[in-house]
Amino acid sequence: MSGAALNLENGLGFTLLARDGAARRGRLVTAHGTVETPAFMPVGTVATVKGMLPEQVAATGAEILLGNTYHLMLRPGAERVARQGGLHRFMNWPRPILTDSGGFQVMSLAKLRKLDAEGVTFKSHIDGSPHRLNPERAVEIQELLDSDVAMVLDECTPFPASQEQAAASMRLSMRWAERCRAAFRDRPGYGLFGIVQGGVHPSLRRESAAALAAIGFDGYAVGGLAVGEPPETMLAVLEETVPALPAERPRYLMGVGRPQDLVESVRRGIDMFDCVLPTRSGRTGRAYTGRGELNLKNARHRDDPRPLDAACGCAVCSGYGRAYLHHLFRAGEMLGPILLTLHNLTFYQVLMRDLRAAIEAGSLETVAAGFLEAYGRGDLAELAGAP
RNA sequence: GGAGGGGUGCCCGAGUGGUUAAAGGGGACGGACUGUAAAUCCGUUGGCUAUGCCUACGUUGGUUCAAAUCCAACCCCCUCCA
Repeated sequence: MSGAALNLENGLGFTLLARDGAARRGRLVTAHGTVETPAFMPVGTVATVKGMLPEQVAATGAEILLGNTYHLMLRPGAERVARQGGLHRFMNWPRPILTDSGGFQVMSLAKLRKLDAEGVTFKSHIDGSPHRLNPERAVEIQELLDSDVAMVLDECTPFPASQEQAAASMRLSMRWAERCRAAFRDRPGYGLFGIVQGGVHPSLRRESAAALAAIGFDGYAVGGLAVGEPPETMLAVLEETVPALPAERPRYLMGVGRPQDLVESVRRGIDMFDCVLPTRSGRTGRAYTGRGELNLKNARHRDDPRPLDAACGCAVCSGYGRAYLHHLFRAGEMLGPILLTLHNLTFYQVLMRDLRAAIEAGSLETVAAGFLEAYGRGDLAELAGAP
């Protein structure tokens, strides 16, 4: 699985294989393997995709996972993971891993941290102990984890934020990005991504993109979106931001999203995604299907023998009916979350596979429109339908 | 047969004169979830011709301006003693 031999240059390999409108079909080469893009990365924050064996995650088609600097720094600790041979060996996932820097926790754990120009001090959500994260330490931790794709430490700007707040926040992130780039050790198959911030303000987004491009990264992420702004706003910001990113490098939209968000963002030139939705929603009873979403906790499923999605070939859809899944959730059995997570992750990967194929075939607009139509229609009569 | 304890909304259970359509759980029903403090969190949960009225705390009757709360009788349930 060592891809280093394939990739003697420092950094990450990225090849554009096809284009369809603004959308791109690409291939990312890392020290631990290759990722076909556009790609969806399941989230494995604390060195596990909750409820899944790594083999199961791989079987869904996932080629790369996301881990988290802040969470792994607290527990079990980056040095401890390093002593175990790195995150891949530690969690038995021999394929590529991207690690978030803790920038999202700067926002999500705002009440538990203090921000200054130099870095951020977290008060552990586990035991209250203080933990310092700055650009250099964030990079060091990600290297200890042996992350294939490290992310710069940033401040995920919350929504809403005034133009002044968003500007100050973005410029702080840009200074940190420069320090991360300086601290990062170039190695074959390993790379560092910058993160564009700037809230919902196009001029700030463009300023941020230009600042990052001037520094030079292995890939460029769009952060600070899907944090509460309306979906149309997110897409509008994407349309302003993506064209400002270097075309020859991968583009990663962080934390997104729902199936329809993935389709719309691929249309606008995004190559990589991560999101907790397929796993978290799976744990809380929501299933994604080609004809919309199902809440398996709803009583309407209790006598319905049909699979979640007749068109889905996953192990869940081929062996289990909605009535049984409903029962598992009703009874609080752990198999319910496990099965729905497996289905949802499969659904996401199949969607990405279909989008990749559509780009290659030059039919993305047709495929996207068809998906969005069927998904948005929700077709509840068909989906509900207990006889 | 005797002595204690108890019967509250779908269930468990608090409440011992008024601010009680009745705490809190559970269950049920629904919702939220987008770089995971999430197998979490949030609503609703007697009826109606609804800023008010009706029905309701085992049953019936009584005391009182006012009763789930006090009194009497009765009906059930539990424990102990014969």
